[in-house]
Amino acid sequence: MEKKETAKERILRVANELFYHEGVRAVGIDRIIHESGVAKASFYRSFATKDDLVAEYLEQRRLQFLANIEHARKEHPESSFEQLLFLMDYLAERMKRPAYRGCSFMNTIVEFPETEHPNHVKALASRSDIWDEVTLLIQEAGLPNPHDLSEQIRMLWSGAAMVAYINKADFKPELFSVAAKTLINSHRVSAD
Amino acid sequence: MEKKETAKERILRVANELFYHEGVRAVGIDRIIHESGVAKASFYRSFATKDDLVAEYLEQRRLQFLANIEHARKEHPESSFEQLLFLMDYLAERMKRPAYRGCSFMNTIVEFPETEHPNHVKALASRSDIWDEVTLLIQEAGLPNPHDLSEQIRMLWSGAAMVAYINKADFKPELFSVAAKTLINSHRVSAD
DNA sequence: TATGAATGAGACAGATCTGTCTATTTTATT
DNA sequence: AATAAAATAGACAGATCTGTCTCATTCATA
Repeated sequence: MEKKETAKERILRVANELFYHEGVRAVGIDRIIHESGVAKASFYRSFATKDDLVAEYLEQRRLQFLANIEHARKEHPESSFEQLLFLMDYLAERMKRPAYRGCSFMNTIVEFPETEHPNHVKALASRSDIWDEVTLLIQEAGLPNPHDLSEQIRMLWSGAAMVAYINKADFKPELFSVAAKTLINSHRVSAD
Repeated sequence: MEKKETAKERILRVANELFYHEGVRAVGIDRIIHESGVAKASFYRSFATKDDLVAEYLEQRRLQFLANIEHARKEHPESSFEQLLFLMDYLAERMKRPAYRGCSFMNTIVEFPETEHPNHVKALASRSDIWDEVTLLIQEAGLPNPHDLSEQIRMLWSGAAMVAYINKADFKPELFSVAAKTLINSHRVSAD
């Protein structure tokens, strides 16, 4: 038999959708409560504060992104270099989807600019976390100066996420993946 | 004799500082009023609403960025290609300054995600405006596929702005300018 | 069916922010 | 010096949001 979705799971699913697509500040508790069909008291039995819900939302997003990297690893189990190239193409495709609304971590950091705010802290940590994983992939691929290349790809990818969010109509995924490969190749030849 | 700064100019100067460094939503009217040493009624004689002040803040930022491009043009009056390379180096240096806090247009767009909000609309228009100017520079440099290259540089530059804001300690300006030149060069050779 | 626990609906308090308004003080001009 | 205009300080209303609390209803189990 199917396990029914608990109230907490339903809230988290609705919050994930609303926070990502409309912004954390723009979506109030009342909105989440109504759309997940739960009472206010029930909400506050699952989450002590709104920020606690935001933290769990960001954690979900972190795990979802790590799954993308895992997917790339499984797709090309023999070569870390191929995993890296696949990841670039894969991310490019994801960014052109209509529902794409940028990087939840960058968006949350900008929405909560106070550096000690728990939402800011959690988003920053999540972003560092996933980026460490990408850097690891670059290192495993045996590319020279992996940290420098990782930094350049982080810039390109962060900007692609913003453009795909802000200027959706202009975003061309192949321009991103070609640029990423150009940067990767420039490191290969410069090592000879 | 020196013309004294008017109340409106003082408000605008304070707002420019506070909005940029702490965020538009985080800085309230009361804060701006106190720090610019003006009364609330006087403020509302110069600006009908807070959003009107935000619009003028963004307009200031737009003009400041256009001045950067103008600076690059004057520095290398003979060659648009050199102007473009100079602009990349120049922006890289600006992004590493301690006071740098990212792109005010991207930040404002993320802070006001509702696409019809006046602050969102103004920031988006300003961003498009300055980017048209960069695209023009690329066209004048005679590079092939100027729109594609412009898009790639926009991604890289947008991401560099975010990294320089969010991960200031990690930001290395030369990695940005080298990456930009790598992308520019890749267009030159691919045209042969 | 009866009973106790969990949930729903929503009122309410408290905080925060924008924008208005009033009363007092300062400034400028004749 | 007198008077009119403008600026100041800050109280206040109204909106919005989070989080608490009450009370009625539903649900599960004996």
